[in-house]
Amino acid sequence: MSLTTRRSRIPTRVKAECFACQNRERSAWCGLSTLDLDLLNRQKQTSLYRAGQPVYQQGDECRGLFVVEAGTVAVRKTDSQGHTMLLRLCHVGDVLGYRAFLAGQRHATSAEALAESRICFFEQRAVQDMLKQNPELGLRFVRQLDHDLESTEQGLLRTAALPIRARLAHMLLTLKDRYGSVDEEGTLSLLLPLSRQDIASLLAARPETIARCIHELESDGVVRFAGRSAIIPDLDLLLDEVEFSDG
Amino acid sequence: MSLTTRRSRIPTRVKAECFACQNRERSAWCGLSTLDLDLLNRQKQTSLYRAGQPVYQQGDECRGLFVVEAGTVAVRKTDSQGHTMLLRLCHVGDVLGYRAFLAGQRHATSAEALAESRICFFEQRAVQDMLKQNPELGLRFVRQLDHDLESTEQGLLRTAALPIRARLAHMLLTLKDRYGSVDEEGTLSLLLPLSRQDIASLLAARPETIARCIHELESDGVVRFAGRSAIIPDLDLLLDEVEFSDG
DNA sequence: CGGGGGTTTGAGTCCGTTCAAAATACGTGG
DNA sequence: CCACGTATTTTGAACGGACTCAAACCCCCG
Repeated sequence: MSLTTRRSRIPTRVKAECFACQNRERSAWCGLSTLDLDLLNRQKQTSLYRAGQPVYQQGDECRGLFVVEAGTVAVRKTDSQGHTMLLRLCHVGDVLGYRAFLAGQRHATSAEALAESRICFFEQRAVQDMLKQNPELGLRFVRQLDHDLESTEQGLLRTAALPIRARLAHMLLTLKDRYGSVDEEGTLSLLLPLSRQDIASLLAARPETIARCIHELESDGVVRFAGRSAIIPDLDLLLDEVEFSDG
Repeated sequence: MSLTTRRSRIPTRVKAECFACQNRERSAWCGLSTLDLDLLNRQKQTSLYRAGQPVYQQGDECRGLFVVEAGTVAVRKTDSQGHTMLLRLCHVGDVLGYRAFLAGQRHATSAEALAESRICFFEQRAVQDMLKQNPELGLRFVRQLDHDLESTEQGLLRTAALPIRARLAHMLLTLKDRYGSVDEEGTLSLLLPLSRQDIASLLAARPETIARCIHELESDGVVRFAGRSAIIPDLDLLLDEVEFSDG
């Protein structure tokens, strides 16, 4: 592969207006004055990321904040021996990279677009100015930080307490709100944002084990998989998987 | 056991002066003005906790913040099915319960004194007043929050990537700074703040497995255990355990 | 049509668990 | 301070879930 690769690692810049942003209501930025929003609008950079493209890399200097405007982003962590795992997913409206920003440190994780995504970038300086004028904003970042800690702790407990099959079922349940839809017959179907490898990485398991668990769940009529889509005929069956796994 | 148990669950109140607090320098509160410190001093409550006594309980309303003045506190989490695990330890100088405080929610974990501990309590109201006058203080809480998230993420990755033996070795390494001492002959010895059960819970393993791993490490001459004390003749051997566990 | 990565399936192994019992440490009351 | 009862820790044997290694399959893309 030459230096002029066809599939570039560099996302393409696009034009976008904060005023027109659909996520304004539910994102961390909501509640900003029109003036602040204008300031934000002037210096922000919106880019299009294709599947697999990195947003930031573990160890990178933090240059500012990202907000997911469309798509899905995977947050990964690698240890000193090269083991990598998928820590969590970031969805539309989520703030990305606030950790390093708030702590004033380098990124302790990597972020990578899973599917095609549109992501806004805000310069460190601009966010700091905004924080001074808008202390509420800081509290909102803290809330996100808090939420991430809470869900990471829950993840740790799940990994310790539940077998992989139950963790897989749980993952489907957490994904159903964002990636699920109910068809005319009332059956729930998901379009997973993850490959099998990424599912394995997220659940702290091997891809082979995930394939086997998927097979088991299908045999037991709990979920029907086809590529990245999962069809759930009876939600209660899935809930039982998590509930009655052992103790 | 009657209602008037000898081993009370209620810690005993004691008198203590912030001005005389040895942790003032390194704790989150450092940098406060004498005036603020006086305010803090007037309404804070210092209590003595005996081993096993709860500081706060998962699901409790958050009434304020705790600071560990002496001793060690275990932060535990229980899931809906009753599985419990030890998430982390809090040591001298650490702030406790700031999660629920910052997020304005109920406690998502339980905290319990592991050994006899002296812990200060600060009313919600007082801390809020202090935060208003001292924005720097808030940043310090955020740093602690950030640090906790980072170490929880690392814990998750370790649990996924390393075998129990390596995790046990790693735990000893993390504990050596706070609970270790070097004798006249230069050998490092730790006095662990944890029971075997708690070690197991912290490492997401069974007590039996921990006992076996301890036996193995002793057979291989890496660590020598005696009750809660661990003697490490050669630190490099312990480091190798973490480094060369698999890939 | 021919790679090439991702996924699935199979067989065998191992690590960690479970269950049970013995040994030890510990707190408590005499 | 010792003796007792209880809880914790250790040891043993057997089981099982998840892993490893390997090959086949599939699907996407060139």
